[in-house]
Amino acid sequence: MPLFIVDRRLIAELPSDGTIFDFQAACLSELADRLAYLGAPLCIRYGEPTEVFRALFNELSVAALYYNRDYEPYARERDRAVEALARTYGVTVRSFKDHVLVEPWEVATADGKPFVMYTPFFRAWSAVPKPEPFREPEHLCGVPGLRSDSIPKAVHLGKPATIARWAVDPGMHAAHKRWERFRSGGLLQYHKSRDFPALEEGSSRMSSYLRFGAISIRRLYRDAVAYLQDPRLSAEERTAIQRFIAELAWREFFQHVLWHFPDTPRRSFRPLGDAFPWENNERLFRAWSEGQTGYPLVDAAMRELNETGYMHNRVRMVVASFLVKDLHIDWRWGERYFRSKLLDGDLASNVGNWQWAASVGVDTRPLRIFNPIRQSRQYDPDGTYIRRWVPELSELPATSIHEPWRSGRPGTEYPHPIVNHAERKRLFERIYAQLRSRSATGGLPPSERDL
DNA sequence: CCTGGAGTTGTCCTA
DNA sequence: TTAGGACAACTCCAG
Repeated sequence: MPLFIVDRRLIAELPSDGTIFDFQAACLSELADRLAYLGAPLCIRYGEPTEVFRALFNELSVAALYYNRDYEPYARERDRAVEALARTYGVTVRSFKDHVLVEPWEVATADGKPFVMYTPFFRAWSAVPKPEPFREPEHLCGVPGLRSDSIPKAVHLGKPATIARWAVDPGMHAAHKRWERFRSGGLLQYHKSRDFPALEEGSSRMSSYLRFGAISIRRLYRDAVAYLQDPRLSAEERTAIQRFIAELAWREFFQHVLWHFPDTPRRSFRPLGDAFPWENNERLFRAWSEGQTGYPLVDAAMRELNETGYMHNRVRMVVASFLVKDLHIDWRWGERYFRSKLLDGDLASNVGNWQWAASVGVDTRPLRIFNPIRQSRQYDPDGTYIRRWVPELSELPATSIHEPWRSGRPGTEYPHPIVNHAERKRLFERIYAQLRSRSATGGLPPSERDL
């Protein structure tokens, strides 16, 4: 009996509009059709998970409960509670690896500690044997006549549906179709094209499907590795595929970090990060979230997010750096906003990448501050991406679209830059340097430390 | 325990 | 315009 629980606590926790829920509902609807066809109709129940299970254990004669492991803090607590309840009913519980290729406890440093650097993690991860994809079962024996609630669309959950188009079509069929197109196309140029947000086939766009389980990580990994064996590939094409696999490993790395450091959604991995005097200016935050900062690449990216539930990886880094290092707003504000909008808003990847962008996470390189104009020239040289999402600037030539205020002829509706990048960068560096010298003396200035 | 090589994604200046 | 080098600068982690 396949069961989907609509967990009201999870829904309440995410300050999201209806976009994510309607995307999920569309995926569920396809899954329900498929399961019904195979002989085991999907059962949907609304409620608190342990209460739903208590009702089912009372209602049915349950022998065993099977589920796939989830590494997020809330999920771990929830699943432990459900397992405990199952035991009191004498129900056998079996859990499985599904969300990742390598689980957080399958790799460790020589000292048995969790990795907090990507490259050593990647070396260890690469050496672990990976599971193969499963085939769809030919037939299932379901439970007849079971009551099921309706598929949770946004309107049923009291969430307004918003955007007109999703960045990708929902469901398993669409996922596999898109994957097949990427695998036989863009994958071989991935290392070169992945950084250009204007290219829709430059990256796989599998992230939303992975998040909702519409395609498995085993499938992506197996197909990529199998392709690597093809003797006709050039050295460059092999590099492209290896780069793609390395990105799958990044996803697993952040699952690893979240599992070992479950506090990171709330607290910076480096204590320095939580000592920074964030300005948290609500007006600036609103300008950022609405794509009205006056920096064309930042605004194009935020509007892509707001209108499609997706944002290209390169510009995620640009807007994150801008929020933290130009606007001096706490990375958690940005993390939460992203998760409320992104169809692929996986907690582990989102928190991991936001902490990286804010220089408070597991990457120990020196402070990096992205220059939004330089990034714009480099990764959207002809302005295609900007014109697609910022129609006010669509008439500007490539020479002036990256800095419209300098041409003296910005779009009539387009705002002037809300902050001066050079100034804000200098200020951020100064505060950061002060914090560092203070933490080197034990968190207090010398005179107070002596007390 | 100590040592030393190394670390996703940059920026800015100069030639 | 572009390539190269200086600067960033602290912790991780394998040997």
